[in-house]
Amino acid sequence: MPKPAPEPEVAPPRENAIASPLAESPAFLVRLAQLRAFDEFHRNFAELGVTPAGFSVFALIVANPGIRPGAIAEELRVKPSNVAVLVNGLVAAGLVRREADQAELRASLLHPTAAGSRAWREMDRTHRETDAQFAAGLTPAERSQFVTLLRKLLHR
Amino acid sequence: MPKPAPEPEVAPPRENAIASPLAESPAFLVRLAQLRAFDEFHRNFAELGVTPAGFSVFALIVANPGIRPGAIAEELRVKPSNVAVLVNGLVAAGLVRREADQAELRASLLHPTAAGSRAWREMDRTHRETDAQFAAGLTPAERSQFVTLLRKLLHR
DNA sequence: AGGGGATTATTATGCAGCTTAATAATCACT
DNA sequence: AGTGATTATTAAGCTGCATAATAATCCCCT
Repeated sequence: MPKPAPEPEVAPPRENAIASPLAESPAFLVRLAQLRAFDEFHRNFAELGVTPAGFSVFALIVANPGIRPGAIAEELRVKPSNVAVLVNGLVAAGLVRREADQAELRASLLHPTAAGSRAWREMDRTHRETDAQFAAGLTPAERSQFVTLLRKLLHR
Repeated sequence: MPKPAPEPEVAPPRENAIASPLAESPAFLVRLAQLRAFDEFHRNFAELGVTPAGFSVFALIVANPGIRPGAIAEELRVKPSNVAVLVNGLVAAGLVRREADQAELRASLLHPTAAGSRAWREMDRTHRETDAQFAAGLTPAERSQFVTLLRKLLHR
């Protein structure tokens, strides 16, 4: 029996392995990563009946009671019209209430309800778990580095 | 008058800045990054009439002439049914042709047409530009680090 | 005052991308 | 030959998102 075929040094597609021309593309890899993130999210939040977008809106309201829809839209890079329907969902679920702003009658101020604050604790815990699963392949140091790079990339 | 309220040590939002409870969440940041990636993509590829998904399928076909739809679906984490319609688009655009596999009559082998190979050069160039814009906030070293971390994270 | 244009929010409508289910053809195995 | 699994495509439906339309309020300027 001849000695086993030596593995090539670089880009070593096996017999019938396929070349991945996008494997070095940051944008493409980010897309793949996000698919996985949503997978993890749905697996963990299936019970809680919240979508990723709804969760992020809720998180902002809990962290900033009295925040206005426009601010949420800006922060999350979604359109104000979307925020409205997401808030509708949270209100229907009894997690959030709209309050009138006396000094700005156009605006509505968003607050978590008591039930919302209670539900948040569970969601926050679940979210931390989800993040941990998502970044499970990275050491803590790498994870922190990863976050730093993402933030730098995002801030223009 | 008592001494002024001390600013909290961490998460020091300015007067009316809003707290971003998700700013440390890898999954959330990845989502934001992907939104920006699609933005860049659409800005650059608007002329070429290709979607991100269509582009990634085309890239795989060019790099692996004769590849089968099922392999593409697996590689890109999309459903086979999606691959079929994306390939339909590429065929309609004259970039790709389907060929019968003699040894496996169920399968179809995908090849770029001559026009497809020509068009690819332009697309590849544009894609490199897009990636560069996307990662413009990072130094080359950081960018390479970023890609490494993404790949590690994705390979479980 | 009060009228015109800008701001804020919500609702309504439409569409692209994706999923699941249904259909068709072929293969592998007994 | 026949049955169940594989491969691909088509069809139908849903979700999330964007744009446009509507409504109410605010700002400012004459």
